[in-house]
Amino acid sequence: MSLRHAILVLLQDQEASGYDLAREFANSIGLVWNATHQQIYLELGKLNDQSMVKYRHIPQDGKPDKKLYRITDEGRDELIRWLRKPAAPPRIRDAFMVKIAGGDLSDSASILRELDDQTDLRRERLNTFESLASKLDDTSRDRDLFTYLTLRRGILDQQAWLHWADEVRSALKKREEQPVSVPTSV
Amino acid sequence: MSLRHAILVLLQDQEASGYDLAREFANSIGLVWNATHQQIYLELGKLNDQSMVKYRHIPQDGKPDKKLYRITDEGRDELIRWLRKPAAPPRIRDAFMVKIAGGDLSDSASILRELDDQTDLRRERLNTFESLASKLDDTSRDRDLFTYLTLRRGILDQQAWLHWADEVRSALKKREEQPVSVPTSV
DNA sequence: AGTTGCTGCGCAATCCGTTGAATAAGTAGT
DNA sequence: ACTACTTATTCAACGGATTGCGCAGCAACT
Repeated sequence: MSLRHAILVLLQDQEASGYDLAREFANSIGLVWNATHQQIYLELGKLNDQSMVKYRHIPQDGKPDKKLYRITDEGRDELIRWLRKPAAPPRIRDAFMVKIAGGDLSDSASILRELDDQTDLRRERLNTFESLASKLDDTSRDRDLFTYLTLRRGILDQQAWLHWADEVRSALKKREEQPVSVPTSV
Repeated sequence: MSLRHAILVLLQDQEASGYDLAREFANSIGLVWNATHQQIYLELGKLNDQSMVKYRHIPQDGKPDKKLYRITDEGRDELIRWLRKPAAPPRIRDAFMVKIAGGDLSDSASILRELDDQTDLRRERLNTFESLASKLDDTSRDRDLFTYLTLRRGILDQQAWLHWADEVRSALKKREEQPVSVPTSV
């Protein structure tokens, strides 16, 4: 139950609309916590009911109106309270890894195909994170230390994944070179 | 929706009770997909209704009776069908990382405390995975290739995390040595 | 004698999250 | 002209997941 807290963290820096937040969840924070726009709007509604955030209505022409949310003192208190409690263990839901674990039932070709797709995605992400991190020069790296550390986490994560993918590729290649009769299930 | 498939993957190798599966979810597969016993029992019930699995009732004395589940042909078909479809992108729910991202509101001491706790956990996991992986010698590494690759994923993941944790520690240390006045929120 | 912990299963309430859709107006491309 | 995309919010339905509880007996520790 800490989508709310992720939102509060984002609102700490700047006033934002649900739409803005959704975009940030798709990028930066998405590395750490992901959410769809429906979820975000719902949660913003609840946070508003509990006066953790408040908004001002911005009429726009050409574009639809929007609500700019900002965090309240109650919101900041709640966030600080939450930060003090030990974090809940991460829930892991990696369907691709389940497929790897059940790899005996697949053929190498389809595994490799999906591995390559994932590799492209990860490589792209790595580039994004690296260019964001390099934009934080040494001076701003002090101010935005935690942004930097979050990015570092993402970078190391992608690198580890890509390294693993190489291992998978060479293992599958080796297996095909010496095709020892593989039992259906072991 | 692939708790069911994770269960089917596990049942592919051996007959197991809900309790057995829960233990495996707490360890090996837990690295990749986690679930509580309630969820598992519920899903086993559904899988049974759809005749993806069947069970035999084992009366025991001293211990409670149990149900030993095994996968059916329908279950294996369903699993193979699922393996062919592209996997859903992993959902990430890492509360600890949200706390890091909001680190400006915490004090270094409490961050370090939690970082150390997590480090212990990760190190322990790394040891477990490494000893499991080394048990798979070269011959069985061919048979259990996908078990091995899953373990490698876990190992690389823990290593990357531990490396990141070191970066965090030295960054926080450096910050305290030169305590530039840190604004309340940036 | 009492507590804790392990084996083993299950239900109910509630909450979290996803899927799918609707509305509405502008802009950019084919 | 038509299609597709972007900005911006919201609702409804369903299914997945968590929390809390309950039963039951044995083993082991204090």
